[in-house]
Amino acid sequence: MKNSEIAGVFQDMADLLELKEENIFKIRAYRRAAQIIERLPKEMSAMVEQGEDLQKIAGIGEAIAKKSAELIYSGKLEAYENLKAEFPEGITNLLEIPGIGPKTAHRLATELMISSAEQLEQAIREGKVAHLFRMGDKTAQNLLRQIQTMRRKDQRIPIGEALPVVEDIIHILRTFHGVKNMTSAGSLRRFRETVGDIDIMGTADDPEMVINEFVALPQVKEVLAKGPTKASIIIPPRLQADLRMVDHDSFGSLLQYFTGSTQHNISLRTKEQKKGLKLSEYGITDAATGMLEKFATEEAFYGRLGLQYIPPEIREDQGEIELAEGNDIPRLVDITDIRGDFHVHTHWSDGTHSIEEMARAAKAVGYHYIVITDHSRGRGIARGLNEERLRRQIQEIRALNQQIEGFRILSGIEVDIRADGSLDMPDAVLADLDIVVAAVHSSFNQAEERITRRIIHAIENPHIDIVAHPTCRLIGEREPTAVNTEAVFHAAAKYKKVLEINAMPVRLDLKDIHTYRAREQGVMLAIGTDAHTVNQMQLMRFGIGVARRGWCQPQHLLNCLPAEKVLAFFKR
DNA sequence: GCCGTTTTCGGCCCGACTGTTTTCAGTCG
Repeated sequence: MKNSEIAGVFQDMADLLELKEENIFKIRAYRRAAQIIERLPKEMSAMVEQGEDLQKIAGIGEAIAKKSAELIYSGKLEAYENLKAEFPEGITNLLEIPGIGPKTAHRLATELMISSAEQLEQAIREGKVAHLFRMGDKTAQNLLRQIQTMRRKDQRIPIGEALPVVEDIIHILRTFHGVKNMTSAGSLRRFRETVGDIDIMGTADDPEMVINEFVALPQVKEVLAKGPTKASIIIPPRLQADLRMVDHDSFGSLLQYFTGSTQHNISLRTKEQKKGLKLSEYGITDAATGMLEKFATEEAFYGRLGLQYIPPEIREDQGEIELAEGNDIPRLVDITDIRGDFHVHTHWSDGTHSIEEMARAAKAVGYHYIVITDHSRGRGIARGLNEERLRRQIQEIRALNQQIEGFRILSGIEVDIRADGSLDMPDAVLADLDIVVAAVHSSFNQAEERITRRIIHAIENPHIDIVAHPTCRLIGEREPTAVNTEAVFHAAAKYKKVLEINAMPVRLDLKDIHTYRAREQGVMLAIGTDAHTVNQMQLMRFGIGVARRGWCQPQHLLNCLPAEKVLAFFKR
C-alpha cells in the first residue's frame, strides 16, 4: 500500500473520529500523521520491509505505526472498518462542503439522514435544514451557495498556471499610488506544485483605494467580497485571489502567518509558547507582560525569536526551525547560480527555434552553456533524429561554437529508453556526444519491477549521463509510473549518474520530496527546462522552486558548475 | 494519539467571523 493511500485512511479516520466527538488532540494526531506520511520521502512499505522502525518518524507513535503496518501487510485496517460502520456511508463527503464541520455533518446525517451534497441541497430546498436547532434560513442559504460554488470550482491549480497571473497582478498593484509592500503568500509563495486560493498581501498609504482599484482590474470576472481592507475576486478561468491590505508595522508577522505552512506555524508557536511568547498574525505577545510587539518584516519576526530567516520554500516543518536556531539553514540554490540548461529542443526535432536561436537566448539570460537534446527517432511524432542527422547536428554545433563568443553549446540527445530498457541509438554515436540524456516516453503502465529495471538498466549504461523526468508524470493529466524511486536513487548514486528536475510546470519531475530524498542519497541533480521555444527557457525558475523545496544548495545542482567541470563530472 | 533542557502524565496554536443567540457554538485558515 502506498503512502498516499495510508495517509488517506488516517485522514478519513480523523474525520470520522471528529464526527464521533473524540478527543480533539487524538484527531489532530491522526491528521498530523496523515500529512507526515503523505510527504514522507520513502514508501512506508519499503521501510517496513527493510526492518526500519516507523516510530522513529516524528509524529508517528506506537498506535499509528501499528495501524500502518496492518495496512501494509493486509491492505485493511480493522479499526477503520469498525469506525466507518458506525456512520452512514458517504457522511465524510459532507465535510468537504465549506461551512459544514463535524457537528453539522453529524446532525444532518442523524436527524435528516443526509449523506451527500445532493441530498443536502434537496433538504435545504424543502426547508428542512433551516428548522434544525441553531440553524436558520441564512445558514441554509449559505450552504446552498457553497454547494453550488463547489461544483463550479475544481481542484487545486498547477503553479505554472497561477504564478504568471498573480505576478502580473502584483506588478500592476505595485504601481498604484502609495503602495509600499505587495507580495503573494500561502502555498504559491512556498512554491508548492499546485495552489488553492491565492493570497496577496500589501501595505499602502490608502489601503481602501488599492482595494477599489484591485476589484476594478480588467482581469477580474467576479468580485466575491469587498471590504475596506480585504477583497476576494475570481480571475478566469478558475483562479480565486484574495488581497489583504494590512498595517505597515505588522506586515512582517502577517506575511509570515499567511505564508505558512500551517504545520510550520504550529511548530513555531508550540516552541515559543514554552518560552512564554504568544505568536499571532499581529506579532509576538509576551505572556508575562501582555505586551504586543509588531514586526514590519519577516526577518525581524524570526530574528526576535532568535531564529535565522527561513526561506518560504522550506517552511514545511521538516526540521527547518531547529536548524534556524543554530543558524544552520543551508544557503539554498538561487536562479542566479544557474550557468546552463541541460534539456533544450530545437527545430531539428519537435522544437520551434534553431540551435543558434536557443543558444543566443540562453546567453542573453546569462547562461554560459546549454545542452542541445533533441529527441531520438523512437519519438516518431517528434521528428526524432536518426544516427545520420545527429552526426550532422553535431557538426553544426561545432561550427556554431566558433561563432558565438563566451558561450558553449554542448551536443546531446534525449534518447528514448525503450520498453525493454535498451536505447534508441547505438552506443558508438552516443560516445561522440558531450552529454546524453535518456528518458522514458512510452509504456508508462509497466509494473513497478519492470519500469524500475528499465530505468536502472539505462543508468548502468556507461554512455548515459542524465535521466530526464524520471517518473513521467504530468500534473493533473497522467499519474507517475510505478517506478521505485528509492531504487533509482540508489542506482544513480552508485553509478554517479544525474537525475533531472524537469522544470516544465506540468511535469516538475523529480518533484520536491523526490528531490529532497535523491539529494540526501548523494545523487547529483540537474534542472532541465525541456524548452521547445526560446521563451520556455524562462521556465528554469520552476525547477529552481522544486530544487529549493528539496533543500538543494548550489553544490547539489550540475547547473551551477561551469561547462568544463560538467564535462569533467561525466569524465568526457 | 503523540511527546518530553519543565513532564512517562498532562499538556497539545491562535484568532476572526458568522449566525444564532442574549453569551456562544461552530467553522475556517
